[in-house]
Amino acid sequence: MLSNTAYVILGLLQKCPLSGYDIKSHVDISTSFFFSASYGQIYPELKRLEKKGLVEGTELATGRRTRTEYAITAAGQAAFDDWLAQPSAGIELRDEGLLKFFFGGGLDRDALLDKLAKLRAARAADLARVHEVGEDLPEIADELQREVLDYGIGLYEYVIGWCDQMTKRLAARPETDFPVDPNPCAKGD
Amino acid sequence: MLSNTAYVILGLLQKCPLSGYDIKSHVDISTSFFFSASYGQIYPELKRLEKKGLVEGTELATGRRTRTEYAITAAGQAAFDDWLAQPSAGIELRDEGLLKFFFGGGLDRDALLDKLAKLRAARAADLARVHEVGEDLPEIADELQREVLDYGIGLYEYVIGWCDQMTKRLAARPETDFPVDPNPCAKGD
DNA sequence: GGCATCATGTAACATGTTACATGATTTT
DNA sequence: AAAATCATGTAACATGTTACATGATGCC
Repeated sequence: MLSNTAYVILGLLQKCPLSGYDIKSHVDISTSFFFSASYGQIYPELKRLEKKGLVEGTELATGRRTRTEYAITAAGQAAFDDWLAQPSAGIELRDEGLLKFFFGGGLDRDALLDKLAKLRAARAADLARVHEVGEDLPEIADELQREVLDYGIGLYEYVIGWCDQMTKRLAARPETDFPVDPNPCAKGD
Repeated sequence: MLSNTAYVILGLLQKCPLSGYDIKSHVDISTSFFFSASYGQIYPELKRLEKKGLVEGTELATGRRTRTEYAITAAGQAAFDDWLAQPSAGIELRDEGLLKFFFGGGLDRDALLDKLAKLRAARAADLARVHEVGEDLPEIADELQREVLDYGIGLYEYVIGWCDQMTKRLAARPETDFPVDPNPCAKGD
């Protein structure tokens, strides 16, 4: 019944109470490579969860500033445990860079090499970010979470390796030798 | 200005005119692992693109049934080429199975092993689908598209390998030996 | 004083899924 | 004759992003 965002929130609150702001920070650093969320989702979702009795907010005043910390309730924990036991949906991947490469048949070799270089650089930046998370923030990760982080590292390394391989293959061929399908609209034989 | 869905449509139409139904089939088999689209997006988007003069629809009558084939226009090709030259957005990944694993700290070893087995099976099914596309439909793929398919194959193989590794590691340990963070809410040291 | 960060939220917009409705044609 | 596939579409809903608004606190 709840959105995935709701379950991520509940999942994070299992460890300790957090504010909406905290949740966003945690999502950005620890789950961002396989799940992201924006303030526009988090704050309204916290209100909804509170209305349903799955979390409980406490207003804390630090001087004049208010900070609302949400804690998971027993009902919330039960809802989370139930979700955890359900089968998972498939993965969803959206990769605009790969899409452009996929449709890049009309580009010349140099343009393709340029695309590959940018793709590689973007993934290398992603990889660096995951590494940073793993090194600078050991406290956020329990053992499983660290394994998931390693999954992310391996994933990006694979993608970067693919980019390098493709670059080599493309660079090795003569500049204008590019295949154009002679009869793209033929149906079958 | 256009949505990614619009560009995917234009990209597919570069080769030859297609109906909305055809476009959905093509997306399902050739780009589904890094970009998907539903009828609910495709049909309205075709109408919008036609209104903008980027595609042109022709009604064909096969007996009593009508089929509208859309062809890309010069303006459409220009818009597509322009998009191709722009820098790409980052990748977006959503993986519910991984999310559950990430938050699975409270589960016992057997439950985790079960999650892993299901995760692996799902990815193996995905991999099989990509293989099928590559073998059964050689005509859809130009050279670059085949490379992208290989990227997908490698990606799923990596994920499956990770599942196997995790499974071995988990299976090797005594059943109840699981770390519970003694003081999860501590800030810093 | 100025900048970064902490902190909370909303409204408009964009995107995308699902279920439903309808019916023809082709294959088994 | 039944089942699969071809074919088109919409409406309701769910999800998610972006830009904006507001202001406190802590650090250099």
